[in-house]
Amino acid sequence: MEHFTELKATKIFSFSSEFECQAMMFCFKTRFKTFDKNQKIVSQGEPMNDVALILKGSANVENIDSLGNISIVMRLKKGDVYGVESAYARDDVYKDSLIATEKTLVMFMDSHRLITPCENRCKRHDLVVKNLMRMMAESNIRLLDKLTHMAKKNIRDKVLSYLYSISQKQQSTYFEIPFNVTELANYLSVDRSALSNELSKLKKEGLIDYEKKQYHLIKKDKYDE
Amino acid sequence: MEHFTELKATKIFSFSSEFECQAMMFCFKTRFKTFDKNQKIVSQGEPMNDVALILKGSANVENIDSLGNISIVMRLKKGDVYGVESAYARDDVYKDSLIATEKTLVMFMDSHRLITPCENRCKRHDLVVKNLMRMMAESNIRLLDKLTHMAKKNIRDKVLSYLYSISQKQQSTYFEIPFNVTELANYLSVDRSALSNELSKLKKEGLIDYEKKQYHLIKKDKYDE
DNA sequence: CCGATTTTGTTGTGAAAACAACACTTTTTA
DNA sequence: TAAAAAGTGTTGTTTTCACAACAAAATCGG
Repeated sequence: MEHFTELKATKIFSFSSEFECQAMMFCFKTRFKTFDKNQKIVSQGEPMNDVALILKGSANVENIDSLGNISIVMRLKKGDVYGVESAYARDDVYKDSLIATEKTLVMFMDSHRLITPCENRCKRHDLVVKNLMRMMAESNIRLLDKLTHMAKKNIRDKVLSYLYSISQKQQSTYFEIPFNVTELANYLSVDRSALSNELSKLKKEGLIDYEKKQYHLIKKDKYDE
Repeated sequence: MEHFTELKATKIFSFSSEFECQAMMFCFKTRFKTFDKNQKIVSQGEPMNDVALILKGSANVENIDSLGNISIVMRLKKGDVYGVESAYARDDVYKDSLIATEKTLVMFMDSHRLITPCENRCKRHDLVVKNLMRMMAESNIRLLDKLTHMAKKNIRDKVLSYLYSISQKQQSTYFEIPFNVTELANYLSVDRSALSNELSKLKKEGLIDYEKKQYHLIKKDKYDE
């Protein structure tokens, strides 16, 4: 079966045998597609019919407002899904664009089929729903986390709060972040040059060290617990 | 049965008969409690054992960071729940405090019982899970919505984005918001006096009108679609 | 109903961030 | 592998915001 290895590696389908996967793929009317870096996987404002599951690579969830400001909502990695909450809320269009940040393999699933109790009763559909639930819970937590960074009143606290949370997640003061400086600025909704400036200062002051996407939190200061 | 009317009015239990409710209440080890205005319903950092369901009244989800800054994460109304995503993520402590904003009746449900498939197989447990799922999807969307407001680079755009989204939701340019100015400032993470000032300007310029919590969007300008 | 507390609008000041411009470096790609 | 494109660090200028202070208005609680 096509891409079974990747599918098996995701949280959603981890439990499934190849046979079960095949049944569900039929049930969810899945399609596969590979995208190059910077290609649009889904487009903000277009009719929403599918939920996207990242099988290989990664992608940014990006939102552009009416003034053209780009905001990176979050970064999706292998195994993450986009569009589940919209499917449940019965949105008719995509609220964001999904942009591949490298060569990325995506599986699309019919959103209606996914959230509707299966008449065929493909055996593990319930379990899929349960896994989706856990993923939605995690997404919720990620968003709450992001909100705590964005709630800080200056760039320094925003970025330190962000770095601190990554450090905690990775259980180390040495860690890699998924963004370059420009992207991080969009993620935190601050000016790129101002962020670059602040990072320089933090480095000069010996609070952090970094090189490309590799960071080291030296003094955690007030963010200690 | 105690509080059946209120329970029946919530999304989670809307389908249930009094008998079924009673069975589930046993299953979820529910407890009821009434809180006065400004009383803490759950406390940030304390052990998390229960999911809270608002049956009457309303409450703020508030987060205090290590520097003492208060941030209002969201406002919960009748029928809303707090803690589902934490329950699924198996958090051991509450990440926020829940503060009653008026006299509020809360039902607590054992979080472990809630997310664990029921051995007793109380008939509608699956349906409850499905409803929780929809609520989590909605919560997700609310958070995404809030992020778009917070992503704006100045107060004016933040508050206009917020007001515009409420207006859309209520399908009218006349609407009521759940926050007073001080609370709205905490919700949007901006200085209260700066927000008050900006609102005054917007009123002077004829873009909006307001009185207490009643607002009127006059010109939607660039936020039009 | 009245005194106490909280909320609000306003103003001024200093700090911080957005914006713009530019040279330099890194990465992409043809 | 060289040219083009994208990302980065730095600086100066302008705008915006946080902060502090205070009087007035509204709300609360006994």
